[in-house]
Amino acid sequence: MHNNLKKIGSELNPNVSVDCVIFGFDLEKLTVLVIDRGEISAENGPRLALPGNLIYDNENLDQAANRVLDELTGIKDIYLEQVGAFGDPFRIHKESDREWLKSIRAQPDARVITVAYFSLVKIEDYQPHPSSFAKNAEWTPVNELSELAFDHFEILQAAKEKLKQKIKIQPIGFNLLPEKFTLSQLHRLYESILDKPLDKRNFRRKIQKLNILSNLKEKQRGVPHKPSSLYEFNEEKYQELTQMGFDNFGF
Amino acid sequence: MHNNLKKIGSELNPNVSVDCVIFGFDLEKLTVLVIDRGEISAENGPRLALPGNLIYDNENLDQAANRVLDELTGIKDIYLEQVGAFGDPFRIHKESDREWLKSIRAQPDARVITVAYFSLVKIEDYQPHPSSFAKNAEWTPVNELSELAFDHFEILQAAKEKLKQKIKIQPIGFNLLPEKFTLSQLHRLYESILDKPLDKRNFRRKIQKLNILSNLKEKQRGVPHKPSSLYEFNEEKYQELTQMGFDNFGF
DNA sequence: AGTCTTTGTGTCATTTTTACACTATCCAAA
DNA sequence: TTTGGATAGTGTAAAAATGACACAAAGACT
Repeated sequence: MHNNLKKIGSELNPNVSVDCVIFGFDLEKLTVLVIDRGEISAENGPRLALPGNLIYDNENLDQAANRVLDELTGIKDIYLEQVGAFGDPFRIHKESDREWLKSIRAQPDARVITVAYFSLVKIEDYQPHPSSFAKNAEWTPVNELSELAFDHFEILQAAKEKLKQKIKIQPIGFNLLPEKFTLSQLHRLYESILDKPLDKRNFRRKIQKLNILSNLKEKQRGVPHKPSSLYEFNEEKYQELTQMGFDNFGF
Repeated sequence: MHNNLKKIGSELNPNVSVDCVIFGFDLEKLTVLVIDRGEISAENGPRLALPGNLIYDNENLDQAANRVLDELTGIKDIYLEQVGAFGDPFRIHKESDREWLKSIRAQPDARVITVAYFSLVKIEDYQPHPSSFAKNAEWTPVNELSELAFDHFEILQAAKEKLKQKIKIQPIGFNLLPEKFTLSQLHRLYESILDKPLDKRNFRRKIQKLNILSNLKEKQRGVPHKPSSLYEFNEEKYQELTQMGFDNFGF
């Protein structure tokens, strides 16, 4: 039997961690916050990794994900959704990962299950500072990543897919845009997430018919071309829609 | 620090378990395999629970789910898909649950994370026998369940939702039907999963247009009404479809 | 005044969806 | 052998959604 059993308390649980795929949108493409583990941990294996940490025994999984997010970016109350659990028995076992593991207080030999979340952040709400707690975090375009440490690349793929499916069903994309945005920005966002071109006029028609945007009587300023009018997401109108059983945006 | 750390081995991991929502279809409604924990464990809290168990440190999550399924039903190579991870810190803590927990070798005070899976089983492939290993397992119509032990009811809801979304994207329903089935059976299956009525003629037209069914030149026998012709799912034709980027059944 | 860049808009042909009702076939019971 | 009961199987027309496609308008900059 197990005499090494942990009691419930506020200690870190050495067997379960949370990793976050934090998506942003730079108005051109979808980006992810990745952290640079530095040279020490990267003698073999990629330097870049998703932010994550072990969970405490007195918090639930959602709380743990929120905490990781808060610790890294200082933002609270962010759109967050679970992607799933990952964990092959021997995945964290390379000698070269030991230093890194110590830094997040994990035990190199432990068998760790990771619960992955994705979150949607307005990129303006977090600009990494060299002097901040997470001095080595950086927004990186999703499509420029081809590898990540541990199984984080696999997690990223799963998160992208989940986001893609989810946005067909709920208008969560607004979490990635400023409060006031243009239809073109929304258009580019959907193209980035769905990873395919969408006809401009058909996209605008479809979105407008849903009637979940408020057209602010306000225009872009300072752009070197015809200014676009600005819109706002209208939560109330969206609630009306869902209460009528609507759950398909038809993308 | 943690001196109670487990080394990787073939021991049970006291912190992570797997629960399975095993769906079946009795040709009328969607059912789930639930087990009766008996009176001992049910002094307070529902007797019925989902099958599950702790994972071993030398198996991955999918393997653990397959093992739980095999241990309960003896069936292997079944459709299986992860629903997600669940786990509030203090959820397993009632005195009355202790006996039950011991029976699956969990530690009553441990903080357990559960990874939930759902699986699809041809109901004919598993008929619970009173004498079998899982003598208290039973197919129960999904809609007749209003509570389950622990957080299993929440897990069941999540699994139903996941199944509902998934079947709009992939024709996984065939895993719930006999090899040879009628269009009416398929129709009732979709209505059960989507939990809404579907027009008969429109359903048949939609399915037939997909061209992923083979019409066997064979009819039902022994039914007290006009016999239906039998169909088979055609994997090859479905593969052709997906390779053309098809991923929306339009339900 | 002219150029550059992005916005914003309409139509038409095709496809998809929805709503809807009656005949055909088999079994069983009279 | 006739009849009743039950489910299978089928078509159409109207409405809605989709997909393809091109050009004028607005402002910034030179």
